[in-house]
Amino acid sequence: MANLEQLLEQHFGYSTFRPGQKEVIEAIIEKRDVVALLPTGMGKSLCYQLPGYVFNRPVLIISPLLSLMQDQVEQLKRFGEKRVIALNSFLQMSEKRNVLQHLGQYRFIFTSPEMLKNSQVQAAFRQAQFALVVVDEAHCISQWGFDFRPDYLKITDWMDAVNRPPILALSATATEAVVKDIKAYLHMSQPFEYIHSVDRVNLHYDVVQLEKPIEKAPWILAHVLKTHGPGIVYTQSRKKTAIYTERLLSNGIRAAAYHAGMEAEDRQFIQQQFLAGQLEWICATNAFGMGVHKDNVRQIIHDHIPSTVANYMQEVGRAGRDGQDALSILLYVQKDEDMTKFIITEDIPQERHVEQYLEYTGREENPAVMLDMHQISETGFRVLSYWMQRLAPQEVQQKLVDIRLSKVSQVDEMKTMVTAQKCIREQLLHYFGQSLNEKPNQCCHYCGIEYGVILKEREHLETLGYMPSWGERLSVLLPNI
DNA sequence: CGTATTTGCGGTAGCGCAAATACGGTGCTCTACT
Repeated sequence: MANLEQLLEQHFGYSTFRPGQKEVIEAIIEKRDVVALLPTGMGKSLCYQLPGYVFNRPVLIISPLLSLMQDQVEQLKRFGEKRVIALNSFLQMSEKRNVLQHLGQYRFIFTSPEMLKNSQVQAAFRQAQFALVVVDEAHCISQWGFDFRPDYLKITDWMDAVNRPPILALSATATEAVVKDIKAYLHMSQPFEYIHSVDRVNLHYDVVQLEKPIEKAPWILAHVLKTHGPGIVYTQSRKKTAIYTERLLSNGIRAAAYHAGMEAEDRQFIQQQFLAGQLEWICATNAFGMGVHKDNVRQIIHDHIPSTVANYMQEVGRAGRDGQDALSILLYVQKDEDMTKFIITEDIPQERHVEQYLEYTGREENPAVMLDMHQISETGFRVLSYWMQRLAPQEVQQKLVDIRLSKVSQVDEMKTMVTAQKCIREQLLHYFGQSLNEKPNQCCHYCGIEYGVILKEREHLETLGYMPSWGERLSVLLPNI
């Protein structure tokens, strides 16, 4: 077997491994299942890219986003790899057929969990004998599988019959409960686990309690005007991304909105501008962030309570990847959590949906009638179908109740972290089943922090000379909200 | 569930208020229609 350091140098031009990479790669080469939790920006993808050059069978990577697949394909191509393809809905029928017929000629194949449903894909994959299957951003199994993208729970369904390839689950942030879900749904037994510390000493966590929701926008504007970015404002609705953006723009701050209702092209453009430093602030929903590799983000502002501590961790974790100080601020008004709870439970199917589903199946009608009659959302219907196909109706009722309770209690955990009057860093680590080694000087709201120590003050001339054109301001307000 | 916007009401019209209504996140794929 080739020396790993040689392969690293030869294919990627690095001379040494980062922490964790070598252990993970060795376990993969020994054909073990692996769960690897590595910090973002610490070369997670190398953990499957390098083994791709050790094996002579293809590596399959399951990725949550089309844009992420695209990025990774491009990255590999930049390293000179040509035998790489993204198998997704961007391909024409004929291209797809062609790729499936010649799977063996690729070294890296990227695809989505939904693609695995396709029977042609399944047939081709059974033939392919992958050397390794990678589940990238594996926390999605737990975060999205139960109530949003059930195909995340079915990844191993098509594999068990055949000679199941080893699986590598990759993530930056997963709690013990999430790791448990990952292992269960990927049918892993005795995987090798590499888990890094989630503590980020250069991140400083502030909480700002306000009296009324209406105070949030002026607070954010005033704060942005006296500090500096780059930064991300996370908000709860698409509409608010536009409102905040307009406020910042009209005060001379280069900002843009970002949410899932925008055209893919616009989203990509805005992300690129942010990466290139042409935008200082992004006002976004939780659609923004996955796959955004910008190392000098200095601030994250939440205008609301995120739906889970894990989401909070991921979102604040997008700051300070360069190791320099970064500030995270969460604005809180009493009862903010009610809105969060409403949003995350709204789509979960209700008791009556289970009854309706049965009714339509009983009459030998397709239960999808429910969709036509607008009695359930598309997401809700897919989730309901998943559980109805696997559990008895009574169990489905119970499952839906459990999902609801679990979602609500996760919001409560987040609220507790914000309001418990205890060190936020310690609470975060505790949530991930870890403990604190050393508390940094500037720690969190409850230990005491000063913005002036963490951030430099804004130099007024630097940005106030900039005024956006009407076109730019309109384009913020008008995109299909 | 809470907030922001629209509608409804009184009553020589216009406008101020209260009540009613609308709205709220994350992504894949396929298919039929424009």
